[in-house]
Amino acid sequence: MLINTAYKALAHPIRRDILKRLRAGRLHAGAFAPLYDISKPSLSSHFSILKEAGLIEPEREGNHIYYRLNATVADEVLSGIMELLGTDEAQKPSYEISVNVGKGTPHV
Amino acid sequence: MLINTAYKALAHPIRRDILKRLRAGRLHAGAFAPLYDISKPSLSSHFSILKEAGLIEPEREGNHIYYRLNATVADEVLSGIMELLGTDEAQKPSYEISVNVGKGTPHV
DNA sequence: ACTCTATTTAGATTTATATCTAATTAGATT
DNA sequence: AATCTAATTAGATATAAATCTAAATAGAGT
Repeated sequence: MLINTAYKALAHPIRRDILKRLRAGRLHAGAFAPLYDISKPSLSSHFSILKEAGLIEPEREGNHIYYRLNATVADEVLSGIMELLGTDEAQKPSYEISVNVGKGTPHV
Repeated sequence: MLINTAYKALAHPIRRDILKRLRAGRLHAGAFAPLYDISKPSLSSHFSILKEAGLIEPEREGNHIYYRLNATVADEVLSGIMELLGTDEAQKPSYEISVNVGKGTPHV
């Protein structure tokens, strides 16, 4: 039931925000504390849920614990969701107008 | 907070299965009943949650209620998730090969 | 070894989800 | 208009999720 765990992990706005921020690079747990209006144990619980889903991974360094996004798992989940929701439209690039060509994080 | 509603709607395996089946075309509510081991009111509640998220829409016909996938909303949710989880890899559909030109819901 | 900081774990509580049975609504059929 | 079928709404209950404060762990610095 790992896949279900991942979907459930996405069901909370704080956890989604954490993932979003981690896309830019790893951050230590404490760095998130000032961002949300919840206690540290609650935040820790969110990390734990994301960890369990395999979406993030901890790296201890001194007495900080850094979290990084697990891109492999993130991609797997994304693929699953595309399979779920993707219409044919969405699966292929649109062709109308024509901007936004190119690589590199086109639209964050 | 509609977007959060959509994520929460995806957090249950039965609701994901419903969406998946509706991708192939509309189905009436009763058609789902034999598929899952829950009561009809429970199933109805799942429809209701998907409806509230805007992911499906009912169409009454006789005394059947057909549900169809709302492709527009599904695409929006999908885009949001791509923004959230997509690595650069996953996010652009191969600029090498072709394009991804286009406007159309660039990425909410 | 003591202490400080960062983070998690324990345990309790509140709030939200999922589920059920029973009752209701809406339309179709007789 | 009585009744049948399809689906929902009401109301109750069980399970799970989110949150808090307090206590514990892990490593660093003194």
